[in-house]
Amino acid sequence: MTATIKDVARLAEVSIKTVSRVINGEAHVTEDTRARVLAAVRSVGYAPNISARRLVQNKSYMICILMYPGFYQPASAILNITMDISYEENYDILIQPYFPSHARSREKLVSLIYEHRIDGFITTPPCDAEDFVGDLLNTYKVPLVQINPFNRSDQIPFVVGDDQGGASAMTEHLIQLGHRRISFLMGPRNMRASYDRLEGYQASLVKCGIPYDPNLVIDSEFTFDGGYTAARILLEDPNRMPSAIFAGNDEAAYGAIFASQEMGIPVPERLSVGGFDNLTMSKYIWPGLTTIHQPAEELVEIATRQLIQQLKNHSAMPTQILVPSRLIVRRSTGPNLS
Amino acid sequence: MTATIKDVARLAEVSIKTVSRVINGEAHVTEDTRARVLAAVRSVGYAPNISARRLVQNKSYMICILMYPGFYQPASAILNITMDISYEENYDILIQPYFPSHARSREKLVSLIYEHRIDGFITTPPCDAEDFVGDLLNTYKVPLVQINPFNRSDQIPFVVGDDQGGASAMTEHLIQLGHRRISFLMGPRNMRASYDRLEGYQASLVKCGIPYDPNLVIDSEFTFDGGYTAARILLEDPNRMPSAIFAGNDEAAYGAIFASQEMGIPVPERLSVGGFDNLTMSKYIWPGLTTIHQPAEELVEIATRQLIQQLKNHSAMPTQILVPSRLIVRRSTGPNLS
DNA sequence: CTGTTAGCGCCTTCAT
DNA sequence: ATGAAGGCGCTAACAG
Repeated sequence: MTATIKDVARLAEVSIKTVSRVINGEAHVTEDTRARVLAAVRSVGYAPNISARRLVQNKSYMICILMYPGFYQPASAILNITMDISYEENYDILIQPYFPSHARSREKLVSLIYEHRIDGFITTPPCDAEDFVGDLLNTYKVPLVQINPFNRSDQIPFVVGDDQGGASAMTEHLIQLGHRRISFLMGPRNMRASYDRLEGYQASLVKCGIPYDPNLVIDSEFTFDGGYTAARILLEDPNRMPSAIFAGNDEAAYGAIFASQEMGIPVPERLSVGGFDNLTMSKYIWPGLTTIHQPAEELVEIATRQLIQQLKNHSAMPTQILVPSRLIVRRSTGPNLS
Repeated sequence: MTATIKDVARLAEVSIKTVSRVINGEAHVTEDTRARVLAAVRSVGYAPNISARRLVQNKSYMICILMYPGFYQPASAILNITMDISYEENYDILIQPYFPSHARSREKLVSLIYEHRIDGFITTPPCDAEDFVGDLLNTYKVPLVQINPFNRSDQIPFVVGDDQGGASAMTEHLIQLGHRRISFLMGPRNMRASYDRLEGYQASLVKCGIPYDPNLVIDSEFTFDGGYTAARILLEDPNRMPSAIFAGNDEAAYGAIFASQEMGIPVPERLSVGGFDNLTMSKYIWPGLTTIHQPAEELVEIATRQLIQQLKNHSAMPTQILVPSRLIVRRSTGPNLS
């Protein structure tokens, strides 16, 4: 059997309360007894039983990140960050897949909340797109931090990337390379990033005096298949043929590049392709994807630390944080030679 | 305040034990009282407090998968599987990044065990390569299921893919395409797959009567950079120039393809490249990677269900499961035209 | 078939 | 500065 607080108390010849005080770093313990207790702790290999602590404090010391598994997520980078945080803060971090409107996802979420398994949540798009999550957490007064939420609220802390600024930077990069017929692949309607990136694209066109051509904007998804299909549609139609494609995100860009290669259209010689997100693969895929660095790990890290702060300090005000993005130029974009 | 078992008992006019029985699906309750209890449960929105259950049963209902974050893991597919299992079995699944020999990783693992946070573990390579994990779990009698362990043991249940068979299949595929100078990129020394795949490669050469040329086998890593560097070394040296590269895994294959493209050597016209693992990206990367399907999700699923079985039924014998692999032909391999 | 009692390991409150 | 008693919500063991 593993040692309990009683064993330590007996060995150190103090009461269990004193041991508790030492373990939790409370005041009112002489250096002498503290040392004796710590020695006893080491000697029996004591560690507090988390379940007992959880029960008596009515906390789980566990937080949950809801993540949509449909994307080719930078999950391993996120895991790295969460490991560090969970180590430092002594919270366990559960990464929970969540599909909006999916019955099983909802039931799982409900059970996590009902059974007091989770102290606080972080949502990532598009998990916040349905009101279900927010309403549920609000009803049960479970703290929430949103990453790139669809709707921003004063009441809920959030961490967001600069989608509009990033999209502008990409569009201007392409314009500077001499491109005029720049296609934009619109993302899904349940993610704010889709709209913000479109706005950044449009704003840059206006700024540079290039007329907006709705034929060049095409509805797509933030997936390989979405980008592939959209690119084929554009590239097969002589009337729509662009000299550059700004895909809504990196995954769609991979699809666009694949389609282009498949059709014998070399990238970047005859078609420039830009992405958004700077996923790990983007520097590995030939010829290297020009993209906007929008570090998911960083957003997750900030949100997680923010949430833990809030859990520790109930009075914390909702914080709203904007993380800047930046252009990463690789070889998938080049001068317009047409 | 949320409802407790007492509230339900009061409302249903039974004892708390009866409520407990109903909740846990035990026998010896009349249909009548069961219905009354269930009605009360619904009426007050009761769900058992997990922490209390954990404390009294001295179980955490949580299992942990140790995963090395250095690879470009198919993490999202794994998350999908674990969601389903955790939903069905009512276990939470914690995916914990783990670097062998890394102090922080070890401390985190120790604290998970000491504090009774985890009922059982699953290891993935190369987390099992150091004895630390196995020894620790053995000392504390924490159940373990290994995925592709470095050393297989009768005492420890494991789930493994068919590395040798897969490597043979790939090698024979290349030989059938007319390749004779087939280079093999060896994986890291702390993973058994590296050796097994090498053996499969060698066995097929022997079988087809092709002499083994040590110059064509090169030490590498299971990473993009490893494959990139190895490919450059091979392709820059006229004496070593192969007509096909069998990379140790898909990530290394991505690197080899990138290097080849960079040097103006078209794939598959002048160089065939084969991988191993069939990661999601492998069908998205141009020209589509020929590889061995070795479904990580499936291994994880089997191992996880196995572990939960073991936790539920202490007498379960260690199980040893071999999952077959199969060749996936895409466009990165083609006939030897040299 | 149902209920009573005890206790899991810890923290909180209130004494001392 | 330290300790004693009580209870968090639940289940196990035993009665009835």
